[in-house]
Amino acid sequence: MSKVKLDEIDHQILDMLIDNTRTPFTDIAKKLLISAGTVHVRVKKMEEAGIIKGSSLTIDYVKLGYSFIAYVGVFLEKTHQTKFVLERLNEIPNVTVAHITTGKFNIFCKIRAKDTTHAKNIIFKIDDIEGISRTETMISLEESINDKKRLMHKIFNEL
Amino acid sequence: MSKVKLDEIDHQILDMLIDNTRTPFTDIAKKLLISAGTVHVRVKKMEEAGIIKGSSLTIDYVKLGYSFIAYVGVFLEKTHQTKFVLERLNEIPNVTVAHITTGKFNIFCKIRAKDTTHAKNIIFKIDDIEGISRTETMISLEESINDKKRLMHKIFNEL
DNA sequence: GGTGAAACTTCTAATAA
DNA sequence: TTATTAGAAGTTTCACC
Repeated sequence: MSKVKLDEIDHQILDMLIDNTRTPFTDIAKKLLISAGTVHVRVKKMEEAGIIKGSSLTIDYVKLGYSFIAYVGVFLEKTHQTKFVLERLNEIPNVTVAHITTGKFNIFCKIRAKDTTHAKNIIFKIDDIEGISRTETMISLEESINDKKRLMHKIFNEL
Repeated sequence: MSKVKLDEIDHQILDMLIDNTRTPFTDIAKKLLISAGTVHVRVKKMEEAGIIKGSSLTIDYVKLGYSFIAYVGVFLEKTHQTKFVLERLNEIPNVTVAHITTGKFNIFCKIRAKDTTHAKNIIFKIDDIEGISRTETMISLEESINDKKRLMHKIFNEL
C-alpha cells in the first residue's frame, strides 16, 4: 500500500506506454532526450515497485458482437454473504467488474452481453444466486467516457 | 459495427495478448504450433479490422496514492442536456468512465481519487455542473472482480 | 491461407563515465 | 544516475508451399 515517488520523466514514460504498450523505448528516449537504456532502467524499476502491474490489449467488443453493457446493483439478504455471492458472480464470465459498495447497493457489477435477450439470461442468473434479495439494472445506452483516454499527467498534475 | 469472424487460433492469440501485450509472437507460435509469421499476420488483420484497438499498461493506482473509487449516479434536470453535461464531466480528469443509462440514473460515472477529501471535492465539482439536479454516490470498499482476468474464450464459448 | 529463414528493429545487461 | 555499446531476442518481410 506504500506510495511511490515518481518524477516527471517517469510520468511521461508511463503516459506514452499507457497510450501504447509497444512504443519503442528508443522513441521514448528520443522524445524525452534521454537514452533508451535509461528508459529501460526506469520502466524496470516501476515494474519492480509494482506500479506497472502488466499490460493488456484494448479490444473492440462491439465488433465482436458484444454491444450490450449494463450495470447491476445487487441487494444482499445479509452482508456476511458478500464473499459467497462474489464467488458466484465471478463464475459468470459476463460479469466483468464487481465492487463491494456503500450506499444504495451492497455489490455493484458490470455485465457485457451480446443483446438484450442474452443480457436477460445473465441477469436471471445473477438473480438466482443464493443470498441476493434483488437487483436493479441500469442499461448503458452509450459509453461516453472511457478509461483509455485518461493520460496520467492529467490526473497527477491536478490538485 | 460489423461483426467479425475469428477462429479458435485468433481467440487464443487474443487471450495471450490480453493477459500480456508483450508476449513474444515466437512464444505464441510455439504454443499454438504455428509460425511466428502467422501470428504476426493474424494480429495485423485484427488490428486492421479494428478488433484490436490498442494496448495499455495496467497501473497500480493504489500504489500511486489513488486508492479511492466511487460510482456516481447523475440525475439531470432535462434529458436534452446530456451532451453538455458529458462534456463538462469529461473536463474533470478524475471522472474515468461515464455512461448514458436507462433506469435509475441518466448518467452513470466512475471517479478515482486520492482520499475522501479529494473525492468530496470532485463530487462537489460534479454537483456544480449546470443541468445536474442531483447525484447519488456509491463508494467502492473493494474492487473484487476486474476486467483484466477475463479471458476471451470464456466469453466466446459461453452461450 | 501457412512456412521458414533472412533482414531489420528493439531490448537488455554489462561496462564505463 | 545516466550513457554507450554489443550481443540476444523479437518482429517483419518475402519467396515458396
